[in-house]
Amino acid sequence: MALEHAILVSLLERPGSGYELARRFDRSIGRFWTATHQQIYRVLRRMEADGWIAAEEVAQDGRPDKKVYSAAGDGRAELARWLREPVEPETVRHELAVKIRAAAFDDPAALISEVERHREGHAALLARYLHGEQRDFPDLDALDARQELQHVVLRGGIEYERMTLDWLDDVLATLRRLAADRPS
Amino acid sequence: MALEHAILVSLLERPGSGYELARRFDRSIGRFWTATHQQIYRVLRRMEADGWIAAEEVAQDGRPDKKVYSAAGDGRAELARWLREPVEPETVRHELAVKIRAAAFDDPAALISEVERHREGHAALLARYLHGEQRDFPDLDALDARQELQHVVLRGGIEYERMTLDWLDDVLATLRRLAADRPS
DNA sequence: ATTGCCTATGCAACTCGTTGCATAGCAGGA
DNA sequence: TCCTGCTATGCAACGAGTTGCATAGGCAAT
Repeated sequence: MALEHAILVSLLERPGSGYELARRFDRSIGRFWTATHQQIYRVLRRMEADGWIAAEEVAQDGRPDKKVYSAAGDGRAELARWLREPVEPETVRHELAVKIRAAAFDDPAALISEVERHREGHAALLARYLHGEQRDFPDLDALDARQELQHVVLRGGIEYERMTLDWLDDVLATLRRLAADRPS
Repeated sequence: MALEHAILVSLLERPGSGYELARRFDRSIGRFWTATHQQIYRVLRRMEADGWIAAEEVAQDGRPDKKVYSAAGDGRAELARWLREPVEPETVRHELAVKIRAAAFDDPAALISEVERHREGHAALLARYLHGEQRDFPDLDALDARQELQHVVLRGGIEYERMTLDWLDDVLATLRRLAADRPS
């Protein structure tokens, strides 16, 4: 389980409340780890009880109080321990691949518009990555260690999206060819 | 939830028992959908109760009886309905990416050997894909619709592994550079 | 005025998914 | 002979993850 560790990394990069974390998981961190606010609040309470993180109540005017968490010594130690554990292979859940094979038992043409929509989502994500790269890493020759590591992860995301777009074009060409060969 | 649908596709491609399905999920289907035998047995019972699949008891000598399942009419109808639903964006759980960002708060060099091991796993998987492609699709100009669709999914797997290998080389180069810059 | 959205946290109930264990006969190697 | 491993299914318990709802004040637009 790495949700704890993803939260630890995020809090080390910058302390924040559960709500703020949930938004980070919707945005940047969500690229490689997803979580809902429910999961995050539950795990934060457990981590605080275990002494991995420390909480500070912060009053705000015009909005509810919030609890700002930051990583504690035990959290850092746990992160170092976890880093040295074997890396689990990625768990894959690729719904579209299942649907493509399912299309053999139905009408392949029925998938085309959904694949097109899916492709648009990936194209938009790639554009966001490239824009974020320009904004957050304007000078690639002057990065500190933390930025270097953030950037190599971002490069992975960019290459993943490029590969996916190429593959989706391949999928669309295949579906269109099959739809032309034997029209329903 | 697509486990039901992944099972339906697999049973349409070829009927089989729960045990056989579990092995398929360890091998080919596991490329884009994972499941343990426990999940599979539970879902099979539910699907049979819902009339999506039909079971036939088969006695075997020298080994326990098995229940061979095959997709029923309701299952086919459900699959067609599901095919027309919107495709969910892939859920990403990329532990290695979390660890790479975590390395900024510990020793980047500590990750190198694990990334190397991870890279070997991906290289082996790519080799298996390429070998399977040779075996199952010897003549790429003579594929029927089902094989065309299976092959386009396999092409996606191959491209994913190639991209991942390139990225892991990039990660290793970055980690080694950081380790050389500030030795622990 | 009312509607809807944002910040901020949380409970309750549920489904999904994993882990450990059990059964039970057969095959193959040390 | 004992140990390991394969086929084949399943129970029980737990942890992970989702969904729906609740609270509660403030802000902005209609």
